[in-house]
Amino acid sequence: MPELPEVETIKRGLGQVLPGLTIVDIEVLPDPRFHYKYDIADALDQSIVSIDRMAKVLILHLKNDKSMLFHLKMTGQLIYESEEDRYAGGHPIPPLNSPMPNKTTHVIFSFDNGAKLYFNDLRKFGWIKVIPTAAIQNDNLLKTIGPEPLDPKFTAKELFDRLQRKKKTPIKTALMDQTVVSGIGNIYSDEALWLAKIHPKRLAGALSKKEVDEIYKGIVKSLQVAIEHKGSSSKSYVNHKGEAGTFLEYANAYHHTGLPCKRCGTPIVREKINGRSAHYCPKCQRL
DNA sequence: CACTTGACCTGTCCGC
DNA sequence: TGCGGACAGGTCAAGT
Repeated sequence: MPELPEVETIKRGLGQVLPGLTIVDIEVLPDPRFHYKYDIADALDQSIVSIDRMAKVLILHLKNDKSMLFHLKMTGQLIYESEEDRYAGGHPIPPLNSPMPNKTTHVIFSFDNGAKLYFNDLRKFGWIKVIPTAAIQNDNLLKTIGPEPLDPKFTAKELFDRLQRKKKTPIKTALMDQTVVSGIGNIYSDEALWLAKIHPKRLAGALSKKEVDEIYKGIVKSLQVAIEHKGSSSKSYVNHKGEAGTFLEYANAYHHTGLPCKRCGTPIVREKINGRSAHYCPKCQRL
């Protein structure tokens, strides 16, 4: 599910409510086949110090110098419900439109203020784990990630240099490669390339500095606008209150198959590239 | 080594 | 209305 803007939206939302709370109960709902994905007993009785995000991973720093890492993959949700909300019956959460807990709920955290945090995941690709905070940089995914695209220190030149080693990879695939730059997935790679007027199949290592400069600007712009609109809700993504994000109303390419390009009117096409759907304008984004 | 493909899951949607 | 197939925000291991 979520890419950088969606995880960032959840991080900001939970940052308003979780720090200072103590986890007084952790309930892992029975699903023996996937129980191993939730190695989280060390979080019990711990208070939450602060919240971070690295790439698409959400991180809760705990009082005991450990951290709880969440990866939501395609359909993960993290929903905070105050005691009052629960007393009022909770709010229906897509995709099942039923209150928490529902059949996609795998873990329920209870806090000392009576609130609960539900981890839902329809497709069960997501994971949660508690590891020493000092070991975060050894995590298999996080140890290899590229720079944060919205970090002021990240530049078009660095993106160009990093793309040079991707000689035979389509630029769309390279942008989604977390070791090149972190946090970009299928939606925002399409959006960035539409803004940059670059065909998704152009080879990453063969792009000019000028073209990469446009892609850099497209990445920053699309991610910033997406965060302003609280992310993209295609199917199951919701924020920590169970609310959808509205960025897709402002998208130019993703999920726009057959609709006129907002620049030239040519219908947007969809094409599989390395197993993922790419959406682009065949006229503005020439091969 | 660089690169691509399928696997992991469940639900929804579309065409016949 | 039912049925089969394609498709869905992401990583991984295994293959070429």
